[in-house]
Amino acid sequence: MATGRTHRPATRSRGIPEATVARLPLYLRALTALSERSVPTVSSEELAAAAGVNSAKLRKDFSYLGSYGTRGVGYDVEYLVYQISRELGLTQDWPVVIVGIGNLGAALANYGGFASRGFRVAALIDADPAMAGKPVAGIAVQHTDELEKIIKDNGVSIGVIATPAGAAQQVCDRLVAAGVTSILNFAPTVLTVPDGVDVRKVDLSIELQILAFHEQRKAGEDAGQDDDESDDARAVAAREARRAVREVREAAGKTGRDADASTGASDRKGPDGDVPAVMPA
Amino acid sequence: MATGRTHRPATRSRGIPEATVARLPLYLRALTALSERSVPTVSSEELAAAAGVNSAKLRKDFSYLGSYGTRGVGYDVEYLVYQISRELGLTQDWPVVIVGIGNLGAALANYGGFASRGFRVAALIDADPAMAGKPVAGIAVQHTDELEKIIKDNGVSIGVIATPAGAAQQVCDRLVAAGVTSILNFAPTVLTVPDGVDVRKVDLSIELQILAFHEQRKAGEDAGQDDDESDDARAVAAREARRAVREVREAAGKTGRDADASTGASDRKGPDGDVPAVMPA
DNA sequence: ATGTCTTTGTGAACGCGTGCACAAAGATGG
DNA sequence: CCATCTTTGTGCACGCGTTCACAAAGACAT
Ligand SMILES: NC(=O)c1ccc[n+]([C@@H]2O[C@H](COP(=O)([O-])OP(=O)(O)OC[C@H]3O[C@@H](n4cnc5c(N)ncnc54)[C@H](O)[C@@H]3O)[C@@H](O)[C@H]2O)c1
Ligand SMILES: NC(=O)c1ccc[n+]([C@@H]2O[C@H](COP(=O)([O-])OP(=O)(O)OC[C@H]3O[C@@H](n4cnc5c(N)ncnc54)[C@H](O)[C@@H]3O)[C@@H](O)[C@H]2O)c1
Repeated sequence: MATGRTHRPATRSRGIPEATVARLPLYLRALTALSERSVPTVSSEELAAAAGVNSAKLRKDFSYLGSYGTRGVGYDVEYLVYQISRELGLTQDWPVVIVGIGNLGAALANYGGFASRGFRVAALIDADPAMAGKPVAGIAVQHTDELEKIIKDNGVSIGVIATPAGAAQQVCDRLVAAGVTSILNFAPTVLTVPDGVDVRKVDLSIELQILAFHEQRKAGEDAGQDDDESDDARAVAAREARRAVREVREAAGKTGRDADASTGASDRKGPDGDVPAVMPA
Repeated sequence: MATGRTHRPATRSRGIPEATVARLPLYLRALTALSERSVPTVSSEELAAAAGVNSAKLRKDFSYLGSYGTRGVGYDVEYLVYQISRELGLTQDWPVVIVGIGNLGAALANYGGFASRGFRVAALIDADPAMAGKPVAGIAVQHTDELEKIIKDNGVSIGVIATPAGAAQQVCDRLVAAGVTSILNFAPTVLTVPDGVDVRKVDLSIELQILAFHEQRKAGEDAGQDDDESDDARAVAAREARRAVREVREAAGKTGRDADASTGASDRKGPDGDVPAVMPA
């Protein structure tokens, strides 16, 4: 559907930039806290501080929603809470299914932050027959066989995938085929979906690796790097090493490339997509 | 420390753009899968497809690391795995502590994806005395009192926060004071940290809200919006409504603003930072 | 009513990230 | 040794996002 040319324009919704949309929940959270304290109005400066962003950015973000502030005073907290909720679609209830009720899936099911924002856990689904019927967070787990029926009966449009990586694409395909158009993926795999379906991923492992990168950088600055050769010579040495590797391989008989590697995120099963990082001499 | 002027320049590491760093783990995952299948080389096109990115982007990303490819052939898988691992700092072991062993914390502790990438769970920490000593994922939970000692004894520089939102800032402060310089935060709060400390957050609720926004937009396109006034008139009506709200408040006696709202992410406790979205008529 | 003071809303400049398109590098075959 | 063909590495242009800075809006006091 849709004539989507490139990968996805994504941003051209109806004015509101994607970056702004991503911050609205942040503002909403801060505003909700103020609302609880019965604070009637906030300035962009105060709210920006509470949300951890720049005040000019916040004002510009709000300007996309309309003119909801009063110069010299600030923003009306209650009213802004309503407007943002409305813009995000939180004034309606979103039934959500969680697929894969293991460690993570169970934790998600037990998470209170779901319901409090207009998201309702409509069903918990798992492939393990032993899980079927078992209550998790007060809801009986249902078997994968019923996935399509559950989606349709409840009008579910948002699905959460918490299965092992090997099953994720397959689960995703079924969810989409059954009518789900938004997916939150916790499995460490790239999901392929048709146009019109949104996927967001949460990958703990990636976050940690990014932290590790910066951590290493910090450590490397304090002490001079005690690692390898220095900056520029490294590339040269690297190229040399690479050539050596190839020569060894050729000598071993494997001429040229062979395997095709297709496009695949692959459908190998295995427990997870995870393997220790290999490091040749 | 450091003369950090503005909030955080963040990006100016040593050439490698932040956006590239964020993708390296993605490439690494795809490469690891290829490595398992003993695929010797990949073209940028193939690898990009597997990682779900544009091939030009991938090539540019790799160009920041040096010239590791061979024209006409592609990239040596094993060698690239090593180089990326090295750049990300995964060739060394990173001891990690998880603070807050509840639903989520326990799931994280049980997650295999940690160890497989050079991250080692050094300790599990919880404030609940009843948890102390209990084994989770084969590791005995330790009490918060020992936090500082644990950090120092194990040389921990990365901490994961999975406590309720109300405790997060406090836990964060203790971690930082004890020497932690990278934090992965799962609690729905904005953490304030001194310069030189990196914070990354994972917020499930925010992800869902972003999905809901797009979901609503999709629904709104199919059917003409059956919601309120149309696009431009809305801002006007909004302003009107806002004024009405203020007049009511004034009539009620609360002249002008009162509460200060400080800068605070607040230190109220409460079970979570979560509250149902309020919506005035 | 008028002036002052606060705070919004936004024009404009800038920097980062993305993707196109192509020249150069190098492998492969004759 | 030369020609051809594949694929990298990157210059360049463009668009998005961020931030500054300020005029206008409006509250509040007198
Ligand atoms: N546990 C974590 O903290 C964590 C963190 C980040 C990412 N992840 C990822 O989340 C996913 C789940 O992690 P986990 O620790 O809960 O694993 P788990 O093994 O505890 O749970 C997986 C569950 O999925 C079910 N399942 C398997 N195939 C299925 C299918 N085709 N359809 C429906 N259900 C199926 C299994 O029966 C099991 O109950 C994994 O991909 C993991 O890499 C987990
Ligand atoms: N469960 C989820 O799927 C999920 C998803 C997204 C975000 N979160 C967030 O993650 C956090 C944890 O969620 P949860 O469901 O595991 O909650 P939980 O209540 O099950 O667990 C919280 C744990 O933290 C411990 N704790 C409380 N104060 C502490 C302190 N000062 N020091 C150390 N430990 C302390 C408690 O004893 C408890 O064991 C919350 O902030 C929640 O909003 C959870």
